[in-house]
Amino acid sequence: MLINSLLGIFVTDKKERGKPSITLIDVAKHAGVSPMTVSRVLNNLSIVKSATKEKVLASVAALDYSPNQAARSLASGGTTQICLLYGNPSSAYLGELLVGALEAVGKHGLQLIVNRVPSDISIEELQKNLDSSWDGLIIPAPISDLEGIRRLVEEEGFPTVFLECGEVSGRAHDIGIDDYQASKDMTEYLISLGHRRIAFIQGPPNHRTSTMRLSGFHDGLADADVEVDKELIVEGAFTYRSGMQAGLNLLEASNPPTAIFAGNDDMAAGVLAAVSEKGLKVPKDVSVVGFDDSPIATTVWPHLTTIRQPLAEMTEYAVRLLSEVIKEPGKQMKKTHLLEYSLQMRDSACPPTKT
Amino acid sequence: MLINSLLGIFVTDKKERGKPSITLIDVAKHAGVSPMTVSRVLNNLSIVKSATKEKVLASVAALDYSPNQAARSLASGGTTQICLLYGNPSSAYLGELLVGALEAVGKHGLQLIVNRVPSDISIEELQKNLDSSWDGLIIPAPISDLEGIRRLVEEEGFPTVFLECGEVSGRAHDIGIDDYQASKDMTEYLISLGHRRIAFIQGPPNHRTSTMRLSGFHDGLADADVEVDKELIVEGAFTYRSGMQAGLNLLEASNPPTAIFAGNDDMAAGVLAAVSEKGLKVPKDVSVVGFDDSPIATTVWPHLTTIRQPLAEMTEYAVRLLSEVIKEPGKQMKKTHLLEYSLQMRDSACPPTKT
DNA sequence: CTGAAAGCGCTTACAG
DNA sequence: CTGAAAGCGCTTACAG
Repeated sequence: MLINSLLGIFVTDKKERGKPSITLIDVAKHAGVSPMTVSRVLNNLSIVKSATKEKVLASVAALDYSPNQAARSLASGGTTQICLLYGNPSSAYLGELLVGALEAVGKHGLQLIVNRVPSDISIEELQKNLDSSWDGLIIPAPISDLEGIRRLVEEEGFPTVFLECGEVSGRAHDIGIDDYQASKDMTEYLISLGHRRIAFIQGPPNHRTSTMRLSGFHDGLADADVEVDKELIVEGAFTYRSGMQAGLNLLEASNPPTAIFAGNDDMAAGVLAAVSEKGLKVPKDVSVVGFDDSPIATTVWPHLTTIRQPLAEMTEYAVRLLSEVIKEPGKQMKKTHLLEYSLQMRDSACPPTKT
Repeated sequence: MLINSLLGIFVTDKKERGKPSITLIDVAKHAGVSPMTVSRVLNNLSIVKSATKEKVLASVAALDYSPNQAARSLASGGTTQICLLYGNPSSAYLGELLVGALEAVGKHGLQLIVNRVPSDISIEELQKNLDSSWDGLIIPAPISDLEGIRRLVEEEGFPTVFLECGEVSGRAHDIGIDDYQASKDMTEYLISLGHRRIAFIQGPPNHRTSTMRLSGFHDGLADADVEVDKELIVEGAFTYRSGMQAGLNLLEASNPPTAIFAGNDDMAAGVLAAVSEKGLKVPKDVSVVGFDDSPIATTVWPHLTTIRQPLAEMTEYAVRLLSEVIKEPGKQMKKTHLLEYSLQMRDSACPPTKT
């Protein structure tokens, strides 16, 4: 099943509703140039002499001008469309992803199409759903982890931004956080709390984020000279249920961990359930931390200590990038873009009580 | 803290990208009238003779014409703005709410502003945040339950649609589902499974949905001649933690229930935690059902049997309604609009095993 | 590198 | 009830 929605966007500054808003012509007069020149500056066409450009930019700032997207789109005879290919069945992220994308899409006068596909869609199936009228693609995890997806967009020739997957390829861009470092930070945090027996629940190994997070955990331990016990590294599926099962196994071990680091929040929430099933308390008996800061992190009790990713910023950035790439296909740009994450300390982790 | 984002929208049919798209003028020619007349028909101005109107509509259909929103907005000198006042800190709904609103807003050539406010904001504070340039308001729960909110929008003169609160007032509209009937359906479902000792965890009594759902539960029991045990009706706060606490209390009673109906999914998820803490299993030892079909319902294990609300449809409907009200302020319209809900049967409920 | 002209597809305001 | 004219604020394509 395929859910498709076409979301078009444009934003006009309505602060001065009623009052005649300032136009490109006003700016041109103010700067002493023709409207055409202003237009060129605004569209970043590099042919403008830099002195002229500065003059125009100054006038834009002085008059607090913002272009009318409706006029822009009318005149240019169409709008560029960007498709967000979304496929995570636990649709917790969608809201944040959308907010960022919409904001940017509005600012740049583009249209956004939101296309939901099954997370396990085949490449052939996906290919059928690609519309040649799209001017760009934004592909978040887990679709971005699909085998062959990179080749597909490359072959079809779509300017593309992948989200959260940290791998550069072809002409596509990647935006994400440093999963490795974030995971390492979390591990160091747990160690700083006094934990030494720390378990890690990995996500599916075919997800880049999974393996990055595991490496970060591993190196965080190693760097602090804490022994890496292979028994304490188990595999989950990024789902609540798999986290619960993994937590149960971990807790039943002869020498259970004092802290459990789950590769995502859904699994961490599952671990919470496992802990309580064992008649134990979080964080008193065992600390539990996650990754993502998804809505579930602040729904469950206790609230999860986790890593927050700036999802809205990512899509916002993705749209901006795409907009530039579409305008000037030849332009040289950075391929990988790392955004800042943050460690959210909440109530699911504390120093170990039993030694 | 206030998060404000301006989302503007417009949609153009891009199927025929490249090919010159059909315009209002094409339609006018086809129908043998002036462009102006077509414009009037499209904008539903009632002054057009109905014979002419039909002719035009036929041409619109024949040519598969859809108006260019950019041109429309340019010509009319602005766009009407609708603000979605969102305040639920457990922002699980936002995604779905947005999708519906955006789709409709695009179709009607409006702008959407998404404004997040604290759920416990005071009316004075809220009033400060109302922008007179907005042409309409959409207010979902829990903001719609705020004391005095109805009076405020009435005084300020905003065309307003309230979501999920089932109360008609002033000139505002209400869109929602029949919480009472849905809750009654769920209760009857539990009874049909064989349950007789059914507990209910109510939400905060100042929320209309809370009390409606409680009434539905009550009457569902009464209609089936099942005794209503007051001990089994407890109050929660619509949060996971309150559901967990209520579940614990219920389970520790001398004569515990065989099924627990929580007033929303967050609380139902909390009950799941309580059940496992008691060393019991869902649904074998006790059935647990929720309400809302929020993302958490299909995250936790077992997945929750719950009531699904068509959130996207609600906002879509709300935008359509607002658009009409704004265009023709005097128009008579239904005040309350009930949409269809559905009972999602999943894995958290089954017939009782112990008698 | 910069500008003057024409036009994007609609709606407003004014006539009839 | 219907139409002819002008214009919304930009950009395209063509000159210089």
